[in-house]
Amino acid sequence: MRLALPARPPFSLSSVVRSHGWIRLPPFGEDDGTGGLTRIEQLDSGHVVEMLIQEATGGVTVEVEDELRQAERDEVARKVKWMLGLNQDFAAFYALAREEPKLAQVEERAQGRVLRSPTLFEDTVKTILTTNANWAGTIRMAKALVSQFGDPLPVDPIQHAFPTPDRLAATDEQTLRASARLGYRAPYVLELARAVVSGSLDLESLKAAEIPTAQLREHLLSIKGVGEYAAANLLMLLGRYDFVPVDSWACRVVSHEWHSGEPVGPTEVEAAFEHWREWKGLAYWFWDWSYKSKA
DNA sequence: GGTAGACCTGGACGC
DNA sequence: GCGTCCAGGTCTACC
Repeated sequence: MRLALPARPPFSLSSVVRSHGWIRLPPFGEDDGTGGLTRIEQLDSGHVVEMLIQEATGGVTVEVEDELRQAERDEVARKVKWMLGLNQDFAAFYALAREEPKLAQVEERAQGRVLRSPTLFEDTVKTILTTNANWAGTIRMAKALVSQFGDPLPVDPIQHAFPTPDRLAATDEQTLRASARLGYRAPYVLELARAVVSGSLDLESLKAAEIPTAQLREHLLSIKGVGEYAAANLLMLLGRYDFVPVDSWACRVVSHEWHSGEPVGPTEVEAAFEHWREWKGLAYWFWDWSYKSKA
């Protein structure tokens, strides 16, 4: 099965894939031969498929080796549109960015879109895995969750989809601690999965919720394990850029950029981007910090 | 509202 | 090889 999906220009699949570290967390992957984005995905029917997404004129193509029913094709299209933000419009951000040398490249590079998982559940779990852990630890925990609790791809059972909320809700804290080595994050992931399964938390509805960002943020902060950094990260994934996801790295680069290396906290980081208003998160995310990371 | 300490893991380091 | 220390956000108890 092959689908062609249009994207609002400017668009660059490479820019989306390299927008942050999600590409290194399974079930995302990169195709060695084409450089395209791969994804093992469990469809609503239970069918586990591998998607190969490649850039094409005006958008992307999606290839799945299996034959899919119409409902499954529609689901694949819907999920890919969301993952890549194909309809997102950054014209207002680009207009402001043209005036800032540290963001001068964003429009030319078609930056702005951030790779996201098909479900907010998966993005929330992964965000919790990024907290209080180095990147290697986040990758290790994500791999463990996927390999141990995700359904296998039939033609290549070594590969697995991301576990469904039902599958994670059916396990227990000790298993998540012992086999996936989530540490103290285990009860957070478990509580999240059980809340989604019970219906007490409707994460998917937040994607289209027409409520102020501050209210959406409060909703996210009510999830155990989601603090200010995690909420801001999830807001970015939801297309709300009013807050900066302040972690220790953000404090370091802002310190060196504007405070002569003196220690700074979240207040100073937010203040540094205050004038970007509803584009704060994107301005921070795509700011040219390159000379700092080389230091 | 602000702050200190605990939470858990892996890596770095010293012995 | 073993023990200790540290980094990484969030939660909870306490003031």
